[in-house]
Amino acid sequence: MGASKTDYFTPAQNELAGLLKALAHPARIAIVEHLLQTPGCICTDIVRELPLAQPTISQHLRELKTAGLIQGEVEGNAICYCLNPQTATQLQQLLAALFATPATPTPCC
Amino acid sequence: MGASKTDYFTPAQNELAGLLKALAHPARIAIVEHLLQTPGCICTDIVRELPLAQPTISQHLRELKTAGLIQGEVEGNAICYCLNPQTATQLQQLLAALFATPATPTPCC
DNA sequence: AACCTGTATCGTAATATTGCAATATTAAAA
DNA sequence: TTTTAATATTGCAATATTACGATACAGGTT
Repeated sequence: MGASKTDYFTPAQNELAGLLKALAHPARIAIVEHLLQTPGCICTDIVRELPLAQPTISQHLRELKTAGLIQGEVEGNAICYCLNPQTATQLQQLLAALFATPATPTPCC
Repeated sequence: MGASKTDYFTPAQNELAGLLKALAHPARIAIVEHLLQTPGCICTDIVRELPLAQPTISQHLRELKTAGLIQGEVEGNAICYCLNPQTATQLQQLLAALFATPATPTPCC
């Protein structure tokens, strides 16, 4: 196969997995870093910074956008992308909740 | 292609991406949840709980183990898997550091 | 209008992931 | 020692991801 059986899991599990997957690529992490470090966060900047072709970066930006991690505003003929802090916070909270599950009464290791 | 160009990114970016990827699947999230909720955390339990075949779960367990998110101890002829809290904490810290990048002087959106 | 610049989309090749049946391995139990 | 239970490995099919060239599109500029 290759298709994950999303039907078999809870919406919460799929939601967290989706957010994690959206960031689970070094290029997308680099993009988010660049977005946060740069005042005017425009795609061409990133194309110059990263060793990837423009279509590839556009594709990564779309994945981040689809996941809700970033948002873009049209600014002339360029586009201003920025982090969506709400989604970033939500990801951190979901992850914290996952790991914060009550400690096992009889821990084995 | 299909191979991410890991050489082009920093070790820190690749490390975070690797940890995120290890968790970026609903089955692996479900496994971690089950591991934390169950005192005696053994693979067969998980095979019974999840709608996936045993080899598939074994494979997911290996990915989590390779990423350092879980660790396994042989317990008779069964294996006791548990979360590695250090790696879990590290993941949360790396993610917090990513999003905590100094706010842009001139935020655009 | 014609042109340039920035970005998105399409098509496609290379590679990775997911899932499972079959089989191997390991260790306890009978 | 044969059997049984638990886990791992192998091999393979289906699907997804990553990357990029070519191309389209949108908004300024001349």
